[in-house]
Amino acid sequence: MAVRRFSRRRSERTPSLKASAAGKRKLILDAAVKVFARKGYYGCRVSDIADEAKVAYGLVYHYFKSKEDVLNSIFQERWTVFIELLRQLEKLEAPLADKLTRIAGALLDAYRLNPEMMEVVIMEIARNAKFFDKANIDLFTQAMGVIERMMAREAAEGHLRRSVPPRVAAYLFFSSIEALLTGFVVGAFTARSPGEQAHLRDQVVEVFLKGIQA
Amino acid sequence: MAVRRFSRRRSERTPSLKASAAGKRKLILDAAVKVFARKGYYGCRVSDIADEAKVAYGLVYHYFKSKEDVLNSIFQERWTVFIELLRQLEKLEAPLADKLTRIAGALLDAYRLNPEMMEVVIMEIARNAKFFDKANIDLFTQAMGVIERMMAREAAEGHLRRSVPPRVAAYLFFSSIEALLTGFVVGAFTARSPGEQAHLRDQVVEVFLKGIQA
Amino acid sequence: MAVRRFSRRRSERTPSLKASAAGKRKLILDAAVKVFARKGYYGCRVSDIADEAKVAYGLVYHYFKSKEDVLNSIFQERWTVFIELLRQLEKLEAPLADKLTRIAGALLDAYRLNPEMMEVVIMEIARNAKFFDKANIDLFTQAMGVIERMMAREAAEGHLRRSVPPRVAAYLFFSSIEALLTGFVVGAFTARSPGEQAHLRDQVVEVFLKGIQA
Amino acid sequence: MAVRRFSRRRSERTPSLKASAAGKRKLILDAAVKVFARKGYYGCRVSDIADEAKVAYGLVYHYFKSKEDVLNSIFQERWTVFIELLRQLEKLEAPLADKLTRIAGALLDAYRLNPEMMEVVIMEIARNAKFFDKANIDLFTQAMGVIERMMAREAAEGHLRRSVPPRVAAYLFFSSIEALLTGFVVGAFTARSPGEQAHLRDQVVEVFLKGIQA
DNA sequence: AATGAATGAGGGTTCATTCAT
DNA sequence: CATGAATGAACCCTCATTCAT
Repeated sequence: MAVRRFSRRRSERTPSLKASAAGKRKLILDAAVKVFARKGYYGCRVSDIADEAKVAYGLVYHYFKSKEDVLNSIFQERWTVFIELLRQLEKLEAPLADKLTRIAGALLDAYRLNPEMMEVVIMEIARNAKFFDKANIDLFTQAMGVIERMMAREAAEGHLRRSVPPRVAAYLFFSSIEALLTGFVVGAFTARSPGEQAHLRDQVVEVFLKGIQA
Repeated sequence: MAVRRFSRRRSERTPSLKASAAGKRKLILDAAVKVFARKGYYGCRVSDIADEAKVAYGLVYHYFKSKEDVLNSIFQERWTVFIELLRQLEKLEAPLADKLTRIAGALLDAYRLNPEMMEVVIMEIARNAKFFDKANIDLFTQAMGVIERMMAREAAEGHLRRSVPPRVAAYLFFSSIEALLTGFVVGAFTARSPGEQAHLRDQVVEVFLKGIQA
Repeated sequence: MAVRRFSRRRSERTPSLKASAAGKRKLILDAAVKVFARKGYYGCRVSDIADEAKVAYGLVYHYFKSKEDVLNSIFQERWTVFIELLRQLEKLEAPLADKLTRIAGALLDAYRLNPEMMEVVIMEIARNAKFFDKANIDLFTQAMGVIERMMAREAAEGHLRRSVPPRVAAYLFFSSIEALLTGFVVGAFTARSPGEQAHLRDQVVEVFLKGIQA
Repeated sequence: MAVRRFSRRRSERTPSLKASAAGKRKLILDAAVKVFARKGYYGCRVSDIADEAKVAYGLVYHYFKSKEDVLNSIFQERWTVFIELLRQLEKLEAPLADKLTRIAGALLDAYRLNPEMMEVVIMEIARNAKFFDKANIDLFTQAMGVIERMMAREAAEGHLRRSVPPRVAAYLFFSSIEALLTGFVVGAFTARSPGEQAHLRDQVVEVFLKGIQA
């Protein structure tokens, strides 16, 4: 119904269910994610994004300042969501194990649902950081900061080995999950079913926790 | 033929007094490392490399087929050295802890001596794997394979928790070290003195081992 | 038909209370004058004009066929007015000195009231003549023609030196005034008060007349 | 002979007498003059310049920073030459009439030899001044300054009417010549033979001098 | 009449690579 | 070996214009 209201005033150019109006922006972002994942940021042309989104070339520049702005927008919107999740988990009264399991689960779920997105958003930022907008590094640092506070709290309760600073713990945890994603990407291991994936998730969290616990 | 051409690269083309032949090639590679690290592979021009090496940019094309060939040469030479190290450690009769400590130590030393090199060589490969020469991925996979065999051997001796497959363990270990490097790069932590660095190295190895041990 | 369409531009399309119809058109033209003067014809975008006029840029295309049409409209409306003035002066029974003084005065007055307009309308035409609509050159030529006839009449009465053809005289006179405007634009001289301006005007006319008189 | 020395080392791509090495820069500038005059600065593409010069597209960017830089280079090199001429005339012990005749003659000669050049260099600067590099306005102002000093000297000797400030006189003189050029360009008058041209030159100088003399 | 989203050709610029010397 | 002039394809971005509402 909603669709009809939007799409039927006059004839549609293509009868596909294209999002109208403001939806175009999202259409472009989604297309960009696919294209960046497929060919890399530098390996694709802006026209690839437009083609994938089935919009005119120029429209990309209607919504974004530049190709880089498209990438930054993806980064920032995704990381903002992720940081929001972290902040909610931080508030929770629950064992660290549960929180970390949920963080890992969220990232792996996201990967299962949209692997390209995660390749672009997780695997590029930590490393290309230096070459991108400072805002991106800030978001990464913020996220690590929240995880660090979770670790610090656990440490304060005496559950962490004293030799492991919370910040190091945070980086190690995040990199563990990255390791899984890297493994998926290079085909070192797979997890087709949600069950397998949950298993892998639990392994990683367990290894990490055993590693840092007092 | 191909082999011959390859071996020429390493030996001198002319046994003249000058170190210029092989010397210039190394000059260019070293310059490339710096420039790639500073501006990224895509962010720099071939002439930037030549400028840094203080040679004419036409010369880059005497020693390398293309800009990408420069990058691949760096990757391959470094990873070949690293894999050689891994293979020697693999043969050693020593506790896993020692071996891993030496691996981590070697990588962190290399980072201290030439941070740009490691940023380029370690941090680019996992991520950009997909877009690079298959040969690079092979090297990465080989290296992981050696570490995996170390883990498998330890598992065979019953020292590893059964829930952690050797391959996952290998990736987790490598990613731990990467986490440190990432931390250095984004400035989350520093280790100016060799002492601090050794400390960090031991923490990471300890956390990892505690995490995976039975 | 064409005539009708043209005349509509001047009269109101709808005789409603609003001055919006014709008003908006003038709004856009005035804005265009400012913007052309500020950034040049090629240096501005249609949206700059619309922004200056505070209308949506689609509206520019209601009133004008194209960006060039906006420029041509300005040219033509202004030059038509100027030619009209020249024709009225031509009919007058008065000494050439008076006529030229009034021409120069009119142009300098116009400059004082709307310098941007004159920069666009006077200073662009001679130069860019070649690249513009032929209609614009025709107007320029017409205007020069009227002045030339004034000169010819004076010559016929024996007041002009014989060595100076009326057409050359016309061009020299017009260029004298242009010289003043150029001087204003580059800041070589100023004439803030109407008095100073009238003085400058008289100097120029005097120099010109002394130059051509028999 | 000189040609042979340069052009015959290996086979030429085209057997035309193309200037080699540093001559390419001049080749491009000369082509740019033609193209700018023919289609206007904004009306031509950089590739038009390259085509006209019969060089590869990219070579333009080997010698010039940008399209605008090409234009500025033309302006500056020509105006520098013109200013040099003015400075030499300034030093001369000769009646003003002679000096002005030589200035006008030089400009008209230049126009006859290379009309496109003069259209670009003389007719664009005075007006587009505002939109171009400040350096261009400076050159224009410098040139006017030299002429102004010539006028001032004449005034000091009591030969100029007191009502005409030297600076105004300088602008009027320059604009007189511009008027001739404009007339040529719009086809209002022609001067095919050097004789006709000299005649026109003398008329203009005479009119100007009679106009300003005491 | 008025809006501004959508279109897409056009063109400036970059830069990897080749080549003549 | 070494140089850097020369080449030209590739690609980002701009912006005049159209169109649906």
